[in-house]
Amino acid sequence: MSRPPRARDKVLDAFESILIEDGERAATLDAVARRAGVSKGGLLYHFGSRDALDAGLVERLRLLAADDVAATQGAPEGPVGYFLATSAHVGSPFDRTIVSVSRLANGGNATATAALTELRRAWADAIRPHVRDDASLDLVLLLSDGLYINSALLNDVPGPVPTGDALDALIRLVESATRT
Amino acid sequence: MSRPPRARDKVLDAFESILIEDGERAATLDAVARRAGVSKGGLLYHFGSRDALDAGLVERLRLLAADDVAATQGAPEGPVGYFLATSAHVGSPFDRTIVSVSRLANGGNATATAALTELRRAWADAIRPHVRDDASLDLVLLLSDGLYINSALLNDVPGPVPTGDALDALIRLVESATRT
DNA sequence: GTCTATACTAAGATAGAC
DNA sequence: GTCTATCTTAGTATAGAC
Repeated sequence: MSRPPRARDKVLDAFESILIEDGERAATLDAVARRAGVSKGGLLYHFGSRDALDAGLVERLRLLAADDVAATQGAPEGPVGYFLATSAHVGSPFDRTIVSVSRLANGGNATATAALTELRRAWADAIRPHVRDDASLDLVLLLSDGLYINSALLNDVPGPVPTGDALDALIRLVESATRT
Repeated sequence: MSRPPRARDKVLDAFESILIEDGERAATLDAVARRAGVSKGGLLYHFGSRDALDAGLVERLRLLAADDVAATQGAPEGPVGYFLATSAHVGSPFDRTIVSVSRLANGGNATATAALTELRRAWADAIRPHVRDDASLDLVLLLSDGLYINSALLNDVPGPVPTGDALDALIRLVESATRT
């Protein structure tokens, strides 16, 4: 039950913000420290190197992923609808962590890629029993990725990402096409 | 009909490769020049700055996009199937340009984001007449994004991206769910 | 646990030779 | 049109004070 050091989390929050808003290139130790309100030396006490900072963020993803998969499995409205709705509703702490770790994966970080692969596998296992066949499973997972990339990965701008009624209509369409 | 300078294109090809394989952070002028087989000075003759290099790549996207949209509209097997099949079949020069410009967009480059937005709009216009309603259009576009992100954006590793028969099954599923 | 100061390396950019 | 210096600034990392 050790209370995790506050400063460490503030640094990871700042790191996420910069990765999401400005990309890996802008996420320097200097910029992260400034955004977190600590000095570079202070940051380097908690994360001894750039690699350690990356690893700390991936570790955060692993922790949050376990909770989310459990929530998807237990969703009263059914895993498929819950999964798609939360994919489009970007902005939760977990979503921010996923997107920022995706940026690290884009930069060639192997453990970031591995953590995202594992998360995807867990989601697939949670959804599989609730859809008709493999094509339906692919459809749901890929659609979720599509919602993500538009809501978050491409900096919010491009996508006519469906929201509200349009999103509901899309979810109904997919549910009726894939239901077991 | 001025023949475009060979070296310029070699530089853009190298820039794309590094963006796709190693991310924006690794795509330094030095690394791009080395990969292209020219010196830093040589590169800077063609692209006078880092920003000019970015702009050159976005310009390449704009040129290739016009051709692709025309091909999608004229596809004998129908725009929806053609569009999804080419989304999954990553590796063409056009695909490489899209992915590498996406990396620039992730890094906060506004003209990269604008070019991708415009491409998406053109695709939507090409697909719209061939699907039943707005939800169906969203489904096709988002699914394409999902195929992309898995085939390319996340470094190839994570995705159980459907190929071959599985991809065909997915396309049939979507076509039957969305056909006008 | 957090800071300042400093060392070292790499990135972007310029000048001028060929 | 392409190269080899060279300059400047920014990024990573260390040492040591508080």
